[in-house]
Amino acid sequence: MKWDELAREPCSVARSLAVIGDRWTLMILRDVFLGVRRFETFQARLGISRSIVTERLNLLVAEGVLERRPYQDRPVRHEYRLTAKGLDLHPVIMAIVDWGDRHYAGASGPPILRRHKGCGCDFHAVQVCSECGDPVTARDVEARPGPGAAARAALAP
Amino acid sequence: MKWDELAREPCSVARSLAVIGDRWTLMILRDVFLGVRRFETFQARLGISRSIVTERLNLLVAEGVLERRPYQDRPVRHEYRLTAKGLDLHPVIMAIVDWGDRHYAGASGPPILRRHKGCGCDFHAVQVCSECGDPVTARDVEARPGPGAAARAALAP
DNA sequence: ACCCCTCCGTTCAAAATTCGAACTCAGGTT
DNA sequence: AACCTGAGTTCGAATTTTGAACGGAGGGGT
Repeated sequence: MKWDELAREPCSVARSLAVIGDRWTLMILRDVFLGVRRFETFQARLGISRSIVTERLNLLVAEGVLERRPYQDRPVRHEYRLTAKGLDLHPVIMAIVDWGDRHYAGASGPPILRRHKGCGCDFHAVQVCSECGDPVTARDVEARPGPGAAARAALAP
Repeated sequence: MKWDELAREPCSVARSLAVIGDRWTLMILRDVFLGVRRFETFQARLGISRSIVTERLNLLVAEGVLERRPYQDRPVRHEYRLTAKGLDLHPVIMAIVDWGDRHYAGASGPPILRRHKGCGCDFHAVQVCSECGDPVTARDVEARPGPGAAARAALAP
């Protein structure tokens, strides 16, 4: 399978990854959620080729995850901001943060603390069931084809 | 920045992505969480180069996300199963699923439904604060350097 | 014995992607 | 005039990924 065919798979993971599943795109999104908005800042923080920054930002804008808007004239400069669709990616980043904090933080603790403004506490993200509110683990979930599924061979043994 | 330098960044997102942030690794993990365990099945479902499957599975085993264990002798055959560390990635996959369901499902609905065994309902994942249990959105979070942070230049303006 | 099949890889040339560094362009500063 | 900044673009070289063939250890049928 080629990368761009992913978007046409009948699978929400595949379709999401076609947009955000790139090597550097998730790093750019990390920075966006930390408040970075400018081309130069992305490039400097990530230390990657400028052409890659250009390409990834363009894709995210084309997909409606980021919005490119001018913040000054003469000379015109643009900044990249999260759209509502982009803000919906927050749980993805937080889930990744949580896994990293749990398995790759050193003895001194996580490199970044996050405070929940609602209660004022430092927290980590917990995933719960939308219906009953109980925490969800991998063992608690049963998957089956849904209404948007195309006919497809059964899962091999 | 080169890809393998990511692992040495003082950032949980970077360190996680050094392991799972690859084009195909997350697709392999999707399949693992759906019950796929065998080399042939990964390769057939993803339709990618066998050498990539080999390399990605080896990395996931080396990182302790998957475990390679024999399931028969003569000839010896191995299967790949999630370790406890691997099971901890479930929220990451579920967060990606949720975003895809929300923004890329067609009119007919999501391609896969997931039932929570605890309450028996079809559900989607919701992220809540570990301390107060309220849902968390991007706007509710304030990040600041934590104990594991290295000295680093302040966030550019 | 002989031939074909399965599972799990390895090898290797060709194609695609990424890197690094230089270049552009529009305007601002000293 | 000379230099600086922000936001890219260009392009040859280095690295990855692909596709397709090959290998090997055993199983099954005839």
